[in-house]
Amino acid sequence: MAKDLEMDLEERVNLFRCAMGFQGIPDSELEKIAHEASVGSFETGEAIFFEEDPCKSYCVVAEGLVRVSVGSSSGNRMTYLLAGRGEPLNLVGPFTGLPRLLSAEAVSKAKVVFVKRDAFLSFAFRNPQVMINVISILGKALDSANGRVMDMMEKPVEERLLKVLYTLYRKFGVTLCFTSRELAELAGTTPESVLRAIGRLRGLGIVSTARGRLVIKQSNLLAESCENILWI
Amino acid sequence: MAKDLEMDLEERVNLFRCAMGFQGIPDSELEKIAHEASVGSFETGEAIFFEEDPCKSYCVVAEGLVRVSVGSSSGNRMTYLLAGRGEPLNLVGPFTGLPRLLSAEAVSKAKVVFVKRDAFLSFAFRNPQVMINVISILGKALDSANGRVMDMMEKPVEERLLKVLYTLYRKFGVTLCFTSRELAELAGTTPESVLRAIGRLRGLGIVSTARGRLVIKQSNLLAESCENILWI
DNA sequence: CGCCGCGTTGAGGCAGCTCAATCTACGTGG
DNA sequence: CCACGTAGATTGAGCTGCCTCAACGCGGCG
Repeated sequence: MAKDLEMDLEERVNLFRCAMGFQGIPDSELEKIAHEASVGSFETGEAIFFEEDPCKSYCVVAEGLVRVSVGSSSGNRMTYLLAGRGEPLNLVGPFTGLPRLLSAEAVSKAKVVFVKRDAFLSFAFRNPQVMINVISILGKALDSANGRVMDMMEKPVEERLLKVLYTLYRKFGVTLCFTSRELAELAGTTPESVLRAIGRLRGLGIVSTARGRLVIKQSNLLAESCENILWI
Repeated sequence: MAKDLEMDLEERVNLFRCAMGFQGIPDSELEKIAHEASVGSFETGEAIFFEEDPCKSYCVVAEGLVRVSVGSSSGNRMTYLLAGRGEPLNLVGPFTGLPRLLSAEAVSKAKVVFVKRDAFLSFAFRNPQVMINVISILGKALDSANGRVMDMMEKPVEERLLKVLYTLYRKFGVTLCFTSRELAELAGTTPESVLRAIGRLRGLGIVSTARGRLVIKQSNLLAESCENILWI
């Protein structure tokens, strides 16, 4: 990570203003916390934190895209969150200080804003609405995770992939820059199975593909096959 | 549900004192919230709340056992939580008021204590430590749910069942009163597959079974095969 | 230019789901 | 007290989705 000195106070306040979980907090408080924040720059593929790291800071993405994932002992990974501007990387850690089974890495060149744990905690105690917001976000994440377990049980790979594609479409638009491995880590399957399913979708004219890129041609067909979307 | 008038204030305070998420709250505050609480009695199998119900109250189990589960459109169910005395049924709902995809029913004769949402909310704002505790619990639940997704991906049924049995053993002791269907809803599989796996474990002398009951004979063998337990 | 990672497709194998038959424990009502 | 119905336990047989391994082409990057 490189220290980034370019982002001034004004920009940091702007970031916090639109940050997920900071709705309803007065500007004066946002300025206080922006004062305490520092900024880091990360290259594509660079790690932001590892599993088992004790949590020392609250982190929000300011620029770029960051993948937060759960790893297993056998080397498998599952993508838990794709965080863009304004999205926090770790909502629980700052409150407990304990490590989680999560790791984060930059998917593209990214800037991340850090607030030290004790500064964040006293900010949260001054503004309890933040904690309500965090609880509400965790609730959605929990529902999404439970939904994924259900889907693993009863939905075939192709349906899970459709849900992933629809979710990504809602977040990023029609052009999705992900490899089959990345999609597999989102859908809970293998890259080969993803490729086969995408092959069928391509045959039906629903998507078109190029190396490392996928374009949604008929988003309405995706929407029909998904009752609910993921929280990614 | 039958109104239960037997539980006096003193008992309710005792319940809150040992309730999960209420650590570190002064007795004076516990008494205030105990004042606002009401109690309901439920028969085995009776529903406590349904999916899609908007959340109107915070609920803690006082007696018996309550199953909280996620349902799917195709009729499948997954058990999310088995709540005993002192365990809350819905941590997010009281804060958001929104329905979740969860339903709760009594597994055995049960008593549940309810605190109306606005009373609980003002209690939480007076005692922010409660919100910290809730966030910490949600973090564990989220890690457990993510772990379950990973397990569905890479662990065979038998290993998932071992983890379920070990978790239940840690919570309830060596004698477990669950049917194969209930175990299947915990392990994310079918009753038949559970029975086949249990048959193997019985052959190895690890468990013994009777109708609706299972006894752990060699808990040490269970422990060895599980690196982490579930949050149920 | 050579290497590496990705995309693509084929073949093979197996875990576990589904369906089905049977047996047993238990509760209920006559 | 017994007949009966229901729900769980048990086991077998069959099928299939998808994971695994493998081969090959291609594009990008050092």
